[in-house]
Amino acid sequence: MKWTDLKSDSCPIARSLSVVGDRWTLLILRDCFLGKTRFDAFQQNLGLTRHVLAERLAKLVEAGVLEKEAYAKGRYNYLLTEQGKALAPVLSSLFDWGKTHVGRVEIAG
Amino acid sequence: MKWTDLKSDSCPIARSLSVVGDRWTLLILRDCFLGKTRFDAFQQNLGLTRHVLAERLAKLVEAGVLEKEAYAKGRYNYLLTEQGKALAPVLSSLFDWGKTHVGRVEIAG
DNA sequence: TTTGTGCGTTCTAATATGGAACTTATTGGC
DNA sequence: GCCAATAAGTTCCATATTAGAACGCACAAA
Repeated sequence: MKWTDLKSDSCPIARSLSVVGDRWTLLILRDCFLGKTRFDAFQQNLGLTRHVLAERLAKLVEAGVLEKEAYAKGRYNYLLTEQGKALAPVLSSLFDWGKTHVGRVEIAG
Repeated sequence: MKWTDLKSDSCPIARSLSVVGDRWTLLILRDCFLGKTRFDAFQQNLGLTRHVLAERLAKLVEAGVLEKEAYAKGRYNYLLTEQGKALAPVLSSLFDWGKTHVGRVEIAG
């Protein structure tokens, strides 16, 4: 099976991951829950490449998790839809697990 | 920021994703919760490549999410540790979201 | 001795990501 | 109007990750 075939899987977990299981996607959504809405805000906060960010945002909009709202010509706020807000328990449980079970590894320096 | 630097991030969500945020990892863990324990069982059920499966299992064992139990020489059961079992709410919330919000896309044929 | 199972490793080709520069349009100062 | 800064991408190339298939080794049964 290819990763891209997950969206047709009978398991709801697999289908969820076909939407939010790519690298960076859940961290972008975390930032959305924290109130960030703009392309450059995501890019500066996460440090992922603009190329990947643009691709992820487009995919999330297409999936109905985020919506684009133009605040000026060619400038947008990315906002959580109801479907996006429903992901709160996923991020919450990841937060709890990380806090309890994954210690912070310091980088040398 | 690189993806591999997430493990040193101050955010628990980022640290969780440094362990379970790679492609296939959460699906392997789903299979663990469903009672699968062997290399070939994961490989046949998920259809990911053996190369990637071996790498993911090793990483999960190193992170303390799974443990290897030899049932014969060179043959192992991969079992959830307490830390691994604590991921149940993550999979549960992904299940709920997928069931409610992500319809199954049929592949042509 | 041959066949089959379990658990990987190795190889090559296709995809995805990292890093940086470039594009287009808007905004603000002078 | 002119110049610099900001916002939201796009494009290009080097590196890293995945997909697909074959190969290897140990053991067990026939």
